[in-house]
Amino acid sequence: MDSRRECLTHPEIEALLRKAGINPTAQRLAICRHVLCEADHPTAEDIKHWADQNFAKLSLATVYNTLRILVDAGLLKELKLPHSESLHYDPLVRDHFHFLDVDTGQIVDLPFERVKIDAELGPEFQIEEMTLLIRGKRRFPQE
Amino acid sequence: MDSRRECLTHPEIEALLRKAGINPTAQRLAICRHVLCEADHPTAEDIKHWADQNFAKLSLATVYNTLRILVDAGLLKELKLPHSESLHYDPLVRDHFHFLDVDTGQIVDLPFERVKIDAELGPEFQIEEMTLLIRGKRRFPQE
DNA sequence: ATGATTGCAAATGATTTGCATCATA
DNA sequence: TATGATGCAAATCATTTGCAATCAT
Repeated sequence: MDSRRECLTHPEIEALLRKAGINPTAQRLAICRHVLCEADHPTAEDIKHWADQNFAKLSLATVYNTLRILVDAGLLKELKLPHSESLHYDPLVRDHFHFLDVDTGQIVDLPFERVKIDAELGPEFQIEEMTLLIRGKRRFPQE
Repeated sequence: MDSRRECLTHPEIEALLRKAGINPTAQRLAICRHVLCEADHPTAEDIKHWADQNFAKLSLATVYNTLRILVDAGLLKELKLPHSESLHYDPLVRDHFHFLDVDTGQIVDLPFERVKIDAELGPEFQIEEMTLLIRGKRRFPQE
C-alpha cells in the first residue's frame, strides 16, 4: 500500500533530469532529491521549509519554477486536494489513486490495481483519465 | 445522465432556506435561483456575471458569503476541479461523480449508480467519501 | 432601535512574473 | 562573455474579512 520509493542516487537524479532536457543545477537536484525521494506529497512551502534547514539558500520562486518544470517534463504530478489550499506534488506519475486521512492529512498512494472502477457512461464518453480520492480515517489496531 | 434539475419555484427556495435556518433575503434568493436551478456548476464569478445582467445589484463579496453559507448548510457542494483556478458549486449534494469534458470544460454529473468502485484497501481504511473525476472527451455522433 | 445583511475596499495566501544579478560553460 | 538560472520584489488571482452603511423586523 505504502509503496515506499527506492531513494534515487544523486547521479540517477542527474541522469533523469538530463534525459528530460532539464539542466541539473544544484537547486534542482536538491528539490528533486526531496520531492522524488524523501518527501510525502509536499507543497512548495514544504519544500522551501525543508530547504531552509538543509540547503541554506533556495528561493521560493525557484521552488515554484522548478516544480513547474518538473511537472511539464512529466516527472511530477500536481495534486489539488480538498483539504489544502496549496498544490501538492506527487512523484508517482503512473496512474494511481489517493486516500486522504481526514484526521492527519496524510496522503496514501493507492495502486491502480487495488481499486476497480467500472463506469458505464455510454459510447459518447471517451475516458482519458480518472482521478479518485478516497477520504476517510485510518485506524491502526495496535497503537 | 444529465439529470436535469426541476426548477424550484420562488416559494420552494424560500422554504428551503428557512428550513436550513438561512434568512431568505433578496440576494440569497437570487443566488439560489441561479445556482440551484439554472446554472451548471458555476463559479462565484459566473454568478456575479449573471447577477450583473439579471439582478442589477449584488456584490461579489455577497456572492462569496452566500455560497459559503449554502455550503455550510449542506445545500451546495464545493468542487475543486483540475482545469480551473476557481471553486465550482454543485447543487447536487447527494453522492455522485463527475465527468469533465477536456475540450469544452463542461461538467457532467454522473449518478452514483453508473459507476461501481471496488476498493480493496484493508480494514484499517475507513472510507467516508469518494470523489471521482473522469476526464475525457464527449463526442456526439450526429452533429 | 436593534440585529442581521450588504458592499466596498483592504487584506490574505498561493502562485507567477519581471528583471537585475549571478554562475557556468 | 554569453546563456541560462536564480532570487528578490512586485504583480496577479481567487477568496476572505473589517467595517461602515443599509435593511427588515
